[in-house]
Amino acid sequence: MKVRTRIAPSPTGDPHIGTLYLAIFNYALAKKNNGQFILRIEDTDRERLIEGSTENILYSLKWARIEPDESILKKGKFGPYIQSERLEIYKKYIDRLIENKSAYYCFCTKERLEKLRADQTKNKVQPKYDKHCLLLTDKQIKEKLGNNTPFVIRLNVPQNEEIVFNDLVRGEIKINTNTIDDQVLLKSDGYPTYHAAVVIDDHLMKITHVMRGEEWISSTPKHILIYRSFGWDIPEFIHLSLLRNRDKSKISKRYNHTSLNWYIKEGFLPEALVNYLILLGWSHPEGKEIFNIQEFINKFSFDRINKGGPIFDLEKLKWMNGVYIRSKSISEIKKLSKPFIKYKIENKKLEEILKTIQERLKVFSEINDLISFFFEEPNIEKSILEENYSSSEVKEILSQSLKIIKKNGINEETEKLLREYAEKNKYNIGNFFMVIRISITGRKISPPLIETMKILSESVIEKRILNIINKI
RNA sequence: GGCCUUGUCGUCUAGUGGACUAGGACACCAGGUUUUCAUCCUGGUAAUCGCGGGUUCGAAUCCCGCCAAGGUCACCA
Repeated sequence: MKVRTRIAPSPTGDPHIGTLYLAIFNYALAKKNNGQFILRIEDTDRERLIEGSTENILYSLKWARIEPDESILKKGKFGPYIQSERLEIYKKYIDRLIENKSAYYCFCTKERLEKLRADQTKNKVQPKYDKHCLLLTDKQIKEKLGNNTPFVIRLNVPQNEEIVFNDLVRGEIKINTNTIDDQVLLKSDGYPTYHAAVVIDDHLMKITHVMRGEEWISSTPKHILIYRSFGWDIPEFIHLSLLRNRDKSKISKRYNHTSLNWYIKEGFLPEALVNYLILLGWSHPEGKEIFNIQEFINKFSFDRINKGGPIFDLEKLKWMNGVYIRSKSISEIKKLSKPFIKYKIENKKLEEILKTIQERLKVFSEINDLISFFFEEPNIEKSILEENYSSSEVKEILSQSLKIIKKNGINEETEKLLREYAEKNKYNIGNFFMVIRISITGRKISPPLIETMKILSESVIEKRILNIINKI
């Protein structure tokens, strides 16, 4: 049997980092087995729907190069790939459940349900539907249906039965049906709930491995019950641990950037984000940390999936992004950085500049800050210029240096001459060059001086140095 | 609270009964290279393996109990 996996995100907002995390693992499992990875949009919650989020999900998966084999864009044999277009299908199948008595109509009002819940909570018993409508006769049901009384359809969960399933990473999990509510399968608006839709779709789309977040463990028995009621084969289940905030709660906006848009805008490389996410959920058999998706696919196995919920560490991601940036060629860096650079720069010069900052760059959004002094006159604080020398000394250093530069141009020989001048006059080398650095770049931290000066050109340097001399 | 899952340095983890005085990575600290920063190299701090029992000649690894954290208990997914 061909392995088929899927992710099933809801279009309820920005594309979520957890969606990518799950996508990567599902993708790898499918690819490992020459199977297919499917993207299904679960838009059955009409109230939380947010316009444009489906497109966003599609885009961010494309950005990350985790592309589905079947989706609303790339139609396969098992469409439609969006649940709102499958309503007829759900209705047909849920009716079957009514026929074989695995499910039943429920006409209870919101008020009754609320009261029931309140009483149960007060008596410290688990809030659960009391199967009130299960007692309705066929005649009563027909009558209410005829009156257009709003209804839902509920799963008739058997009492006191152990549901056992084997999670491929966690092993055997056993849950008693007494802890499970008679789940609504079809809502009064005619849309199925997640629980009904997921089972019907996964079956119809021939999903063999359901790999999803840990939060679904406790509802897995419901799903198994539904599979059973239909007489369908039950897929394999794998529950991945949830990404966490630093307080160990489920990852959220409060502590972390959860929107993939942010990572894209911030200038993270998709391969770095993907690599990092893999590392949070899995460990490489040889202990490697830097590797690509293909290597993950090759080495993937369930027994190396981590069971604990990892805290998302932006610092380590940034480090990893830096590693990836450093590993790229200048022409790649040029292509990648262009969308982030606000200055207009000719190609050749851009390459020169990038060479000086590549190993200093962690995320592309920092790039303007790193290169601004190449294009803008630096604003110089007199105090940092005079940290080690008096203004007359600074003046002397600058005018002498300018002389040397003008006489020799900017090259390695000039560097040697400047150094010799400093030594002769008993200046500390570091402090001496710092005066020049600040005058030219406006900051104490910069790329190597001579490289920087070469790019800036002699005339600009002269102008900046003279400016300082006249100012102090 | 019930049920379920998980529990090794601050963080991510390796570890599947003896090679563990517990290894690696990020972060942090120190030193080296360097005119600054960064990179790179070397070294260091940091986990009595959640706690308590047991099994065993021997346990991070097996068993039992406890504790803690997280998830879940919707006409949300």
